[in-house]
Amino acid sequence: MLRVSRLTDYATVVMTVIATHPADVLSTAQIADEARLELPTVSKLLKLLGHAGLVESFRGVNGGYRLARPAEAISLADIVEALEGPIGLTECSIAQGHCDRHAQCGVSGSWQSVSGAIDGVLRGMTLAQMLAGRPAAPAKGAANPAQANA
Amino acid sequence: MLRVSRLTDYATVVMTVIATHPADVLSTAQIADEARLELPTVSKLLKLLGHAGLVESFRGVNGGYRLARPAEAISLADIVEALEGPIGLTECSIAQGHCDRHAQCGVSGSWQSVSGAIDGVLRGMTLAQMLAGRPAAPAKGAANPAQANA
DNA sequence: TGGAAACCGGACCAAAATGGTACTGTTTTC
DNA sequence: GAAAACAGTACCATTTTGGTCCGGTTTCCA
Repeated sequence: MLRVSRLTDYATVVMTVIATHPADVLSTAQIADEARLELPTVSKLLKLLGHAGLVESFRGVNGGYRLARPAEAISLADIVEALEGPIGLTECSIAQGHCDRHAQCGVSGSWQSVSGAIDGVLRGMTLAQMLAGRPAAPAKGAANPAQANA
Repeated sequence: MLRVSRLTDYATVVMTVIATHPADVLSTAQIADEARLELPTVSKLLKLLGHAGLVESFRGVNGGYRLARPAEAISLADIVEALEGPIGLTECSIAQGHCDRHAQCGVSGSWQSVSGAIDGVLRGMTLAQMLAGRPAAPAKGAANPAQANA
């Protein structure tokens, strides 16, 4: 269904929880509690988000996590990429040359085009906007914004 | 990765093959040959595409498949939906109420918003446009929703 | 100085989705 | 009535996903 994985969905929740406490370092347990998610799952997510440079970690007693950048500077695309790798609808969209049918398939260009547009949509939605609840037009940079759903 | 399934990718290839012969009824074998895909796989795809009303089927000798509508009237969203169901990045995007965390999660609105935008992107790319952007033709149509991979 | 609080990096496993194939039936044409 | 071609369904192997656990390391503080 053209889904993002459930972990990615959870990751956005985790990020918004962290973002609502901009001044604090939150432990995994606190975050899991506020996000209503299992602790091991949240722990795994935070590791991934840390590797992607979206959160900063602090070890030891009173350690925990904090946003690495202001919420305005973190996009949904950043989060999706942290969990799922580079954004692209098809294999061709990410790396050419893998497909031996590439020469005659003819659709790769179209897929790349829409992948780019979708990347723009995701990049236009910031964590700050997600916090705000009802964001304005999410599709900046994409040529076909469409209506903001129902 | 935010991928579309490989079958969906194949389906676009199959559709473009059919679309290049607007006047003919093509057998599954012909389509498989032109698309360079396995016959059973193509057969499965065509059944799905038929159920979605994107292709018409004709049984018996000299039977086969044909586009049910002109290529201009078939969008990438139609094909994706035929293979993967309703378009929505998260479960919340498709049907509300499933998630017991819905009340406090706060991100569902954002996901719905970007899902809608992506749906628009997919709906804006028609099969006719995909045909126009074949690799043999160096002059890529400027009618695409966005420039490739920004 | 030692213990507790937290994160780190893996490994691991069960369950589900995916991709691919096969088989049998039905329809149509000649 | 035989052959061509689609229809429906069932099946299986593989991969991906989601979730959990464990031992190790770092830091704080009594």
